[in-house]
Amino acid sequence: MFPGPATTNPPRSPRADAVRNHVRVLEAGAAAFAEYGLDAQMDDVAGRAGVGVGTVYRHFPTKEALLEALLLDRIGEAVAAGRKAALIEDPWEGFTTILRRAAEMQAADRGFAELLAAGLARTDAVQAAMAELHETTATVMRRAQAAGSLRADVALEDVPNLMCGLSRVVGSSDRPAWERYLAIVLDGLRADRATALPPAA
Amino acid sequence: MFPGPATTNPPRSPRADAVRNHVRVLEAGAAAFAEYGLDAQMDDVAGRAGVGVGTVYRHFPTKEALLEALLLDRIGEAVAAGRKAALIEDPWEGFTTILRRAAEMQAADRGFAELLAAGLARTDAVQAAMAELHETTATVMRRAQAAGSLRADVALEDVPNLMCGLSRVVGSSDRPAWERYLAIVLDGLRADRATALPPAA
DNA sequence: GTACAATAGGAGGCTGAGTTCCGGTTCCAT
DNA sequence: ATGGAACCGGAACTCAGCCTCCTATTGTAC
Repeated sequence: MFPGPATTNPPRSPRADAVRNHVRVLEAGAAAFAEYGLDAQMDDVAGRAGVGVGTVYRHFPTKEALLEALLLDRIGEAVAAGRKAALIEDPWEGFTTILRRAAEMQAADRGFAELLAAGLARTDAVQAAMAELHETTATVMRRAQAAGSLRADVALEDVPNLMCGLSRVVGSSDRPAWERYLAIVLDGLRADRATALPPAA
Repeated sequence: MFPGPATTNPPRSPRADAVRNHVRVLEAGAAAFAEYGLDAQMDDVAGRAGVGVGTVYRHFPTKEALLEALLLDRIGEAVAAGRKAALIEDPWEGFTTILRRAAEMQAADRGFAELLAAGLARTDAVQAAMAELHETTATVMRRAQAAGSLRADVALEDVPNLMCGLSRVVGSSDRPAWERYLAIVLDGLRADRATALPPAA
């Protein structure tokens, strides 16, 4: 994302303070958006970074651009977590691990939760990242369904949506609370004793 | 809320056009907030009512006041629905009816869903109304738990929260979608075959 | 029919948040 | 050490949305 020293072609490598500030802005943005959600203010980001607003805007031309950079980061984390969960032997446990991890991430980052809930994947880059995330989730789901532990009548796109809904609660409550909600939903998702669902959309 | 003709004391009854516009503003507000959520604009409300902004502000001194009036209405509806559900013979069916109705209301009114999700009961009046709603819900829940159909380890406050989470999905998707989510959650709430929940907060 | 007071309407003020701009400063190449 | 390009900072600008104010209008009592 930021060319290191001795990189390509004509432009020389960026100055040391620029690199330092880029990182600081990124960190400050993460903190601000995690705390206040999408309503976090650019002035606040600048303040946390110990930098003027002008500097923030030099590194990210727009609030949305900063948001995108942070979001891509988070989605990457989620994909990594998903891949790791796919390696867990027990299919059901792999599946629940993904859900729990997703809930944790949303609980820890209000901005992330709001972005997922709003379903706004404006940029192509975000859209691509989200597609990858869905792919990963789908793999784990199919495995759990094949093993007979996840009910077969849940559609692939149901789970991300369900998680998204949960995130609301997750954001506004303490951890023990959403642990319970997650448990309820998981019980609803188990294959045994499930009642018939209405047909997929 | 609006004194009819021949009401109390010194002030004479309001003019006919004032009454007419009051209703129009209320209806326009309901429509606007239902469509755009809390971000609906006062100018839009005025436009829909076929009235100037000034008129809107004469009837409701503030955006929040208009919101409150509408919200109280909706909560009243919800309470009525809850009382009706309490009369259904089968306890479990009564419980599911409440949840379904709540989901329907939120799907139909984005502003209502956002208010519930945000959990902002700023005014005393709203707070009181919400308390009444919770009371009603609690009654139906206790009955379903006593009958052994609703799992006993769900706390009273869990259900409103869970609904709130669902509403997110409800708003952004079509009806068949959230019907399925609701079914999943309900399966998770059934007493039979439930796994142990973490302790209440 | 007339007077009066309440009501309607919408241009403009006010505020807050995102963004721009430019003088001063700092780092890097020579 | 020094020239100059890149970078920094934050005051000022822009724009959108809530709200106010003042004039014209309209309903109601006598």
